[in-house]
Amino acid sequence: MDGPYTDKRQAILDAALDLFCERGFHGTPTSMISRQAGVATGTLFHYFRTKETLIETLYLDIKGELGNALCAHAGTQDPVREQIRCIFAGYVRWGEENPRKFRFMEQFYNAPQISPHTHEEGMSRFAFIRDIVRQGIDEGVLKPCPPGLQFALFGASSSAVLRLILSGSGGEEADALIDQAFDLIWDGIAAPAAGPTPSR
Amino acid sequence: MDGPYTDKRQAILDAALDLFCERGFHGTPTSMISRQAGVATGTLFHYFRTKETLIETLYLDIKGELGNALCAHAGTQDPVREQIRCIFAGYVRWGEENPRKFRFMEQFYNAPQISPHTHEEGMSRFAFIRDIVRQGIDEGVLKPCPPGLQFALFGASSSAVLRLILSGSGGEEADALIDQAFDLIWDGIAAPAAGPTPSR
DNA sequence: ATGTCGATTGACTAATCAGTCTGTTATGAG
DNA sequence: CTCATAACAGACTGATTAGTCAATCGACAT
Repeated sequence: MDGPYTDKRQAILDAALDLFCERGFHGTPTSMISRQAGVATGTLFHYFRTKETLIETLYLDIKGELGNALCAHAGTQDPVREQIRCIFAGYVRWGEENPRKFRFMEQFYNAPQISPHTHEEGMSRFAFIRDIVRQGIDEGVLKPCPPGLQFALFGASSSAVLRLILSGSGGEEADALIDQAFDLIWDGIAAPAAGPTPSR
Repeated sequence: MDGPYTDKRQAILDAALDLFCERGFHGTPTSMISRQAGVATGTLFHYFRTKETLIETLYLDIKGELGNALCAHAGTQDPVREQIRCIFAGYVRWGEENPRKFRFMEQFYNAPQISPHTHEEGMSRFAFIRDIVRQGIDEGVLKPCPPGLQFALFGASSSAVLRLILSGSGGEEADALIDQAFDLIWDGIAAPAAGPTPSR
């Protein structure tokens, strides 16, 4: 009974994700999306009132999925360092498994097609990270800086590492890179005062 | 003899920068660009063979301008820490003075409209930063990690701070934030083992 | 059978856009 | 002044696009 897709709505979202990544929002006609999804033009507009609604839905879906993935891994009772490490590793792993979704997010993070309201709603899925940062500051394991600053730096650094892994070295060295990167994020790029690290 | 613009080419680039920031590449018709620039459609295509040429030129112009601004401030004989601090501060200052150019760069950094070749050419303006990182690793003041990783984290963190400053607090606290942020980038987000930093 | 109602279709349209074309003006050399 | 060349203008066009709409399908109830 099941065709390749019971759910045409999902087929449309999948096709849109692919095409938006490769061609951008305005570079992808709705006709192309519906053709790749294997449905008629009308069906697309049956599920999404406008093209903008489609992109907005896709954006929030993906942010939500990522938010859930990160939430799941952050054990609430672990020490802060371990929680943050889990979130970082979870983010990188999610990106490796969903490179298209990551590229979509990167591409539309700063795009004018995403309204500020949608943007804010997408960001709310990561509010729990801010709480962990706050907790870390209270406990004295994180520097007493504005949590927004720590959050922004942590997020940007994580994305940068993921971008690096996805673009470049596709080998087993990725795991080593993740460890190195987390140490950089956690300890900072300055070597310990004792001189060049003798470890390893 | 001089009109408001002796150079219509520059007027077109300025208008395109404005409009692309607010509406995106495909959301901005060439007719709109030429109208805002105060020239005719034909004039736009006289200076830029295609719309893509226009955006590519704009992208490389801006990256070049930023590259020069950063190069100028990095005294070649200062210690590495001071050089990196200058580059960071210079980047933030440039972004505060050219918010539209910064938003344009952010928006098109991950856009499929920028060909990989153009992207690479734009990035070449920042190769000198990689060299400084390498020097720092050799001297033992930076952790012995792949320079590409350090460079990526430094760049992403700097952009994140700039984004934070441009979006939010528009007061005098920006200077304090820059200092805090540089310490975070340099030292890392972990507090020193001796407990919460007592400095300041 | 009959009726209902959402899902689905794809031809169609009004609007828009990148780029062209033809001509006009400005500049400047000889 | 004359001629050549480049800058500039803006109406025009062929192609494309978002979104519509009237018709059909299929499942399920009465």
